[in-house]
Amino acid sequence: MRSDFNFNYGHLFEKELLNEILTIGEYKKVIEGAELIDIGSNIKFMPLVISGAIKILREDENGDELVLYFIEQGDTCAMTITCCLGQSKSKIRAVAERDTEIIMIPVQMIAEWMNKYQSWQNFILQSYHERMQELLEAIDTIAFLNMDERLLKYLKDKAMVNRSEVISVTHKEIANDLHTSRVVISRLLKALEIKGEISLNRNQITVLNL
Amino acid sequence: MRSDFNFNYGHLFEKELLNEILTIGEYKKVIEGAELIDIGSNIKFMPLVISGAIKILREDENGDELVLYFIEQGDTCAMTITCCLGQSKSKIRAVAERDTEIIMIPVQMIAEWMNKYQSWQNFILQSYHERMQELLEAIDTIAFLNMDERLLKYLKDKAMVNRSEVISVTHKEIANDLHTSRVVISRLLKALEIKGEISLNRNQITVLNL
DNA sequence: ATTGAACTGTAACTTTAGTTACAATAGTTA
DNA sequence: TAACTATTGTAACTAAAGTTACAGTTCAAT
Repeated sequence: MRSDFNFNYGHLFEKELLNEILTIGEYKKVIEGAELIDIGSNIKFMPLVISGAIKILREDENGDELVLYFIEQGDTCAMTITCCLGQSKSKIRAVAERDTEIIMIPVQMIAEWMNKYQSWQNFILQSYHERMQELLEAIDTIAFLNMDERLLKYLKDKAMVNRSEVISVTHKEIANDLHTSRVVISRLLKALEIKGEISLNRNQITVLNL
Repeated sequence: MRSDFNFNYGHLFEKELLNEILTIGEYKKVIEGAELIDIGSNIKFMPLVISGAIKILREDENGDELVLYFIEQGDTCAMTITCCLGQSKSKIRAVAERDTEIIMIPVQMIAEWMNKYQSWQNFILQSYHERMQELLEAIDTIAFLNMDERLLKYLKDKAMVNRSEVISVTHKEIANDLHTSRVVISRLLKALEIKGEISLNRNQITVLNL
């Protein structure tokens, strides 16, 4: 894990900071499908992803969900800071997209290291930038694309973060992620198959034109 | 203007920083409807709003638009930093919602003051938080609400930032802001009028239940 | 006063998405 | 093996939103 960590973050941070992270940060292994952070409760850690991928979802008061984006190794979830600073209304969920290794940084370290390490300050700001970009892209997707286009984009994104053109997922799960109904997804998937974009099997979709 | 500035930012920043801002920052008056920042080009300033309000829109490659949120005095647009760091695809537009006074901070100062003034660092981080929240709220709105609900929310938001329950706007303008067609807006406005939520006049809408 | 442009209202229709209902199939468990 | 559950396919219908077309109204400019 130490080598994976250095591979992803070694070039970003100075030695002393790397050591602090490894000393203070808590290493954690999360299995696929596990809820990484229950953001309704009070978050006390910010995760640094060292391997795997995490799916970030928006959830409204009625329990309706919507996938916002995926994060991968080398990323962190700047939203954990944002979203968990005492707001109630609607929230974010983070679910391990596949088996994932992370280092949990206590939130109080975020501010402390900002003043101590220039590289950390850059990293946090950079994270904000990237997350903001992701959110804007999510807005583009839901505002400007039809459901069939959103579906194909979702499948391609999912194939990317899972490093495989074969995706293990049910129509129901996709419907939840895109905040629509299973019947709609089945219909559009069939259309995509006919168009030659994907091939369908039980619990499995293959993306043909990645 | 100095007193307005102190009113909005005086409690946030220490004296030396306030002086730096007033010395280095460039005061600017923007009239209603003016494009504040043409974010396609290279942004070199971050605006601090000292009076008025600014409408922030997303614009995709086809020129389709969508209002994201409004910012008011005491706010800044953290997105100017994010969105203008050399990306092309789709972009942000900022339009003065009404006559507005701002102070333009050169972007290189942002990083410099981050290291020099703790209060500035807090302010920038806080701005990111708030903008992120606004983006999430925008996502909630377009993902989870129907057009009639979005319309009513838009009208109420607009009434708020303009400090008046009477809004001067045409159906066409609303349609552009919500990325739909004029006919749809006229139809839904009429329905809202019948429901007693608003009253309609040429170029003017009054929100009855603010 | 007349012209013309912008704005609004509304009907009729199409498209996209959401809903209900049910059948067929695959896989799992008693 | 039988029963059961999860998954998928599809038809038929409804609802929401987008489109086209056109008429009436307001307002400003000539």
